[in-house]
Amino acid sequence: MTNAELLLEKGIRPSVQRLAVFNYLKEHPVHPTAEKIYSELAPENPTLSKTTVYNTLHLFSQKNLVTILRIEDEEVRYDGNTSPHLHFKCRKCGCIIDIFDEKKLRQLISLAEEIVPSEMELNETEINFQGICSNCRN
Amino acid sequence: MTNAELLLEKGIRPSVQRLAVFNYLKEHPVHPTAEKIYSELAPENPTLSKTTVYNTLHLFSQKNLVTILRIEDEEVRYDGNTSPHLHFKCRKCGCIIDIFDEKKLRQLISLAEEIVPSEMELNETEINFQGICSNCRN
DNA sequence: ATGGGTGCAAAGGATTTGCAACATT
DNA sequence: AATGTTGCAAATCCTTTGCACCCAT
Repeated sequence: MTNAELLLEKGIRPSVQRLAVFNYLKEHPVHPTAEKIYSELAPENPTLSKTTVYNTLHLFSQKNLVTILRIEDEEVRYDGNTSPHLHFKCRKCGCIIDIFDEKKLRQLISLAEEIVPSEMELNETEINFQGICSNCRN
Repeated sequence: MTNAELLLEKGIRPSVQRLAVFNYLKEHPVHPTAEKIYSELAPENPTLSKTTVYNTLHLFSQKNLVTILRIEDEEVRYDGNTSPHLHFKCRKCGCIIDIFDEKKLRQLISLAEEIVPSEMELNETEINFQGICSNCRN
């Protein structure tokens, strides 16, 4: 399935701008900021504005095509990978690393859910790590 | 130990303004925003500025007297309770509820630590929940 | 022609900064 | 006196808004 078809399936008209943002997110799974997405795409897409980047990211986030990451102090980041995974932020170099480990992830989430009193309705669980990445430890 | 002594112990001079902010955080464990802290304290402390509130919160956060909560989309909140606990945000009323459960929390953290590859140094694990609180479910 | 989509420029809001005055040692 | 602390006002940065134009149906 092409990206355009994917957008259509979610009820989003695949305009040039939206596709550009979507492709960028898929091809650059580094959790970019809105600013980063704009500045990278702008040269090749002179017909792109920052407003549209924001509009598009909001739209994608509503349709669960993008996850909003608030792991940073300063900036909001967008993650185009919506499969379940966790994030580790390096305090030294600032990079954000994805952690995939389905089995443990499931355990972790189910344990997390036990901790929430049953009178509450739990919809979302967010887990973030911080520390020093392997690169920076050397 | 008085709050003033507590600050001194952390190497922070307990000025009137800093004590006011610190007391407020301790007496209002509702994870207020900087704005909230300022507007609540300003009437009684005419000698308090928003700048000082920000300065103070940054200082406290450096000294681990305060935790910064980024569970909200819009605003940053400050938590004066530094004992380990989790946060649950109600999507209806917007309240943020603390969850204390030492035993499960320890399990959760140790599992979380397993999931992070050992090449990385893990310093902090942050877990946030979102859903509907018991009040709002009725 | 109509409704959604876009982009500019301006507005908004939260936080930070520069700097002079003040307090404390 | 020297250093740390404060507060005003201005600056900054990120994001949103208003509105006119454009494109696709």
